Amino acid sequence: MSKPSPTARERIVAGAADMISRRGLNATSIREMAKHAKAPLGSTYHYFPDGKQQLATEAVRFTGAWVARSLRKELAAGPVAGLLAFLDLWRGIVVDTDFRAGCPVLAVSIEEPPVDETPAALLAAAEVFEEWEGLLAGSLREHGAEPEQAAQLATLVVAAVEGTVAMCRAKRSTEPLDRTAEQLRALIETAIGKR
Amino acid sequence: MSKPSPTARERIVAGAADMISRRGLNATSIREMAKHAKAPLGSTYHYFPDGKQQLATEAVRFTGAWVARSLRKELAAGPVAGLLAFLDLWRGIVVDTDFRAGCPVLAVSIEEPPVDETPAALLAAAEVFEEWEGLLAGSLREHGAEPEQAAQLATLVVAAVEGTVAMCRAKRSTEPLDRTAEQLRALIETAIGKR
DNA sequence: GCTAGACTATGACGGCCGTTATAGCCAGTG
DNA sequence: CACTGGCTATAACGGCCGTCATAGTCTAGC
Repeated sequence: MSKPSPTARERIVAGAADMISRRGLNATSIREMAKHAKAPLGSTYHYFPDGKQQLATEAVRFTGAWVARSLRKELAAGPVAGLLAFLDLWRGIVVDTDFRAGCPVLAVSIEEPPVDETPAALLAAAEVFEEWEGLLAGSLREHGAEPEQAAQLATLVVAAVEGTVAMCRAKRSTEPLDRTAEQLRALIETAIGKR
Repeated sequence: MSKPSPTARERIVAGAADMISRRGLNATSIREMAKHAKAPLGSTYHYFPDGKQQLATEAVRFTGAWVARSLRKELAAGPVAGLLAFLDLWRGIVVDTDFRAGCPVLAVSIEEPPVDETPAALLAAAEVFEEWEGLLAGSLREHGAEPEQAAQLATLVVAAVEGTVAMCRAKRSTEPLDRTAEQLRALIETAIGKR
C-alpha cells in the first residue's frame, strides 16, 4: 500500500488520456469518459467545471508528466538509454492495446482549433512536446553534442517516434518502430561521438 | 483549359481529404463534407453508397496518390531533392492553412477501429504509407544505399515528417520542420555516400 | 446530533450524427 | 415526343452530443 488508491478525479483523467489516445479528442465523449472511469457524469463537471477542454488539458499534461518521468529516469544512463526507454514505452502501449491506442498528445495536436482562440489542450500539447525535446536535448548536450545539433536531433526523435507509433497502428505491425529505433540509435551514437 | 473542371464526385473527395486532415475522421460529418463541396447530402450517398468509410477511404487514397505523384517526380533528381519536396509539400499545407490542417492519412491512422474488423480507410492508410516508403527506399537504393539501410531510412523519413507536421500544428510554428529537415537531409547525404 | 460542503443521481435542453427512403428534376437517347 | 437513368431535394429515423440545473446523499467537524 505504498500507493494510495487513485481518487475518482485521477481515474477520470487517466481514463480520458487512454480514450483520447485511441479515438482522438473530438470523438471521445464526456459520457464515455465518465463511464470508463466508473464515475457519474455529474462528477466530471464537478471536478472539471470548464468541461471537456479542461479534462482534455489535464489528460495531456498527465501523459506528458508520466512520459517525462520515465524519460528523466532513463536519461541518467545516457541519451541512447533514454531513446530506448522512450521507444519501449510507446511500443508497450501499442502492443498491449493490439494497435488500438497511441499518443494522446499527438491526437490532441491534430484537431483543428476554433478560428478565434487556441484551446488550452492544444497549448498543453505544445508544452509537452517542448518538455520531451528539452529533456532529450539536454542529455545530448551533456554527452558532447553541439547545442544546435542536440536541439535538432531531439525534435527529430520526438517527431519520429510519434509518427512511427501512428504508422504502426495503421499497419498493425511494430516493424516501423523497429526500423525507426535502429536509425535513431545510430544517429544518436554518432552525434555524441561514440566510437 | 488543359484540366477539365472537377466533377462533383472529385470535389467531394478532395474536400473530404481536406476536412479530415483538419479535424480527424470521426469529427468530420458527411453533412459538412457535402456542404464544403457544395454538393447535396443525397449525392454523397449516391456516389459513395457504402457511406462514410468509403468516402474516407477514397480521400486517403486521393491524398496518397497526390503526394506520391510529387514524390516520384522530384525523386528523379535524387533522394535529397525528393526529401525536400516532401517536406515542402507539407510545409505548404501547414503554413497555407495557418497551422490548421495536416495529413489526412495520419488522421485516419489514429482512430480506433471496431473490435471485429479493420476499416477500409485504415487499410488504405497503411498502403499509402507503404507506397511513400517504397518510393523513398527505391531512390535511396538506386543511389548506393544498402537495402536494409534504405528501408529503415525511408520509414524514418515518413514517420518523422508526419510527426513533425503534427508538432508544428501544436506549436503553431514551422521550427520543428526546419529542424527535422536539417537532420534528415544530413542523414540521407551520409547514407548515399555523398561527400 | 447537526449542519456544511463535497460528491452523486437524474433528467432535461437544443442540436448534430449516419443512414435511409422517397419523390422530383432534367439531360440525353430513341 | 416519351422515357430512362443519373442526380437532387427533402424529410425522417433513432441515437448520441456538451452542457446545465436541481435535488439527493454522504461524510467530517463542531
